[in-house]
Amino acid sequence: MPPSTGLRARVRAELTAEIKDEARRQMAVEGASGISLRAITRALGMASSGIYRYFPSRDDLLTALIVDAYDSLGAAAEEADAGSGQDDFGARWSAVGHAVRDWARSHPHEYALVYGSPVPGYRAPQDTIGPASRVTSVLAGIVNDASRVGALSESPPAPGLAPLPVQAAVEARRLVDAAFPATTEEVVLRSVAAWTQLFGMVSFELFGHLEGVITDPAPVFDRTLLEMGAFVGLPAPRTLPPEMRRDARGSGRIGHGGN
Amino acid sequence: MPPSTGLRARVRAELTAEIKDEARRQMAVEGASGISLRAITRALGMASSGIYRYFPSRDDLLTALIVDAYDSLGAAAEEADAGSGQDDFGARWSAVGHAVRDWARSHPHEYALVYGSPVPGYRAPQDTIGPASRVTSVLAGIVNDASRVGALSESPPAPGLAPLPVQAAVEARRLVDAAFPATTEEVVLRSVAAWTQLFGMVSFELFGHLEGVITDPAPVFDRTLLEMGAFVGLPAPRTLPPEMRRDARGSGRIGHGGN
DNA sequence: TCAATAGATGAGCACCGCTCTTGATTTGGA
DNA sequence: TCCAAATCAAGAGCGGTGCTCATCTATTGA
Repeated sequence: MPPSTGLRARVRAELTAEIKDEARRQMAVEGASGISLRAITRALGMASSGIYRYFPSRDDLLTALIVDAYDSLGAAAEEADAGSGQDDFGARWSAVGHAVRDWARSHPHEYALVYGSPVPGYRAPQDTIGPASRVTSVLAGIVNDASRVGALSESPPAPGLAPLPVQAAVEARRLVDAAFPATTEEVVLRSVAAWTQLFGMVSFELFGHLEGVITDPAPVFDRTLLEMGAFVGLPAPRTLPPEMRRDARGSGRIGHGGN
Repeated sequence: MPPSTGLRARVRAELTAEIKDEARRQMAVEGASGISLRAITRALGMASSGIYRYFPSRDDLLTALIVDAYDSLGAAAEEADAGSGQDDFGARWSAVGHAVRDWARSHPHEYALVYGSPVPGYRAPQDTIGPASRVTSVLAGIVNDASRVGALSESPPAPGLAPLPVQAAVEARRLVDAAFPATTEEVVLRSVAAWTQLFGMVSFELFGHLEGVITDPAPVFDRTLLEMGAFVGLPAPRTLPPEMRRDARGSGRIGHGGN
């Protein structure tokens, strides 16, 4: 006497997982557009029509993969954040930024699935917005925590810029209320800038737009993370990441380096 | 006696253009993945196999559309830049940024085709790198021009950050030599940050990642453009754009605005 | 004028997502 | 324990796709 939905439900969950795994395997080979339901059923030794009992359409499969990808990235970000000193806000920012980039580089097609162009006609089902917000929440949490304990350098007013115009202030206010209760409108707008910068740079790297522009994105990414953290008002990490520390004194400086 | 390649070449060029136009029409309806070679031939009243005499494969058609899109965006950026006061560098930066966003919003699928995930298996043919660099060159030109005439505020060293580590300096040096002869490594790295921020924010807006976060992206985008311009060291535009000017005195300020 | 070339055509191949019907299996309540 | 209801597997089939190929026609340039 198995539980109300017993053996059958379990094998169903297993097959569902196997289908997604096989889909991910295909995606790793030739991208999301290369996922073929028939090929999946072939690989799993089932009839081609059988898969529709688990995913009503190709788009539903993709949506499931998107949710999983968001969750995977969100988990990576949360882990990186938790692995840094709770009150070393610069380190937390850098760690999460690197976690995003690392995850993207090790799951390029899943990153593209989520942060690339919306694949089929249009996709943004309700199921995706929850998991999608995990990374964002981590990032926002860092800034908000820093602000709460007064570690956020009161953002130097942008030189020569007028105070916030109304519309921008309204938007910023909404965000302050929603996720940054301890901060100001100016800070929240800069956080949005840093957020979009982070993903913009990762996307450019993965999608090939840095080709011919930046040969080795790693050090540039690292430095930019720190600069954007400072831009938001976060303190520099207490112990700078290895690359920044070891070479800071310039033992191996090249060419007309430092002017 | 038509020129060595006469009438035949002309009608060929016309048909090629018609094919691309029809493809763009289909793309406008349901995205790049909705482009069907057979549907194109149907719309043009030709045999389905005929199209392969003009584009050897679907990917080649897409590549042609990518090149056109890059050119279209590049032209828009150049025009916006030329339409601003040659020596009002803040205004030029803002104008080009807005041109990029406006172009993206009025050509969403073409933007996705170019800045979204590489569509088929992988794409980055040689033909695309030339046109792709037009926007980038415009942006780089503004910063470099400003620096050349001394209008670039010597970038305040990021608070608490060590000097540039070697690897980053090497990358930056390459860029200085290639496109920013009048600037420093620090400036060039910040320019890369601003560049990726610009496209990151546009992509987030178009791809739906601002949904539920920012209701009206326009004022946020506008403000962020100015802040990122300042981040690079560009002066504020001499005459701020209308939204920033009219409300600058805060007649309609909301909530506990200005900390 | 005429061979070479380029273009247009339609049949056909292998694949796709998806639907429907049919038959077997499992389930949970009477 | 039995049995109706629900679930699942399987196969045939529909209309669509990108692409190839042999065939025929029109244009080209010497």
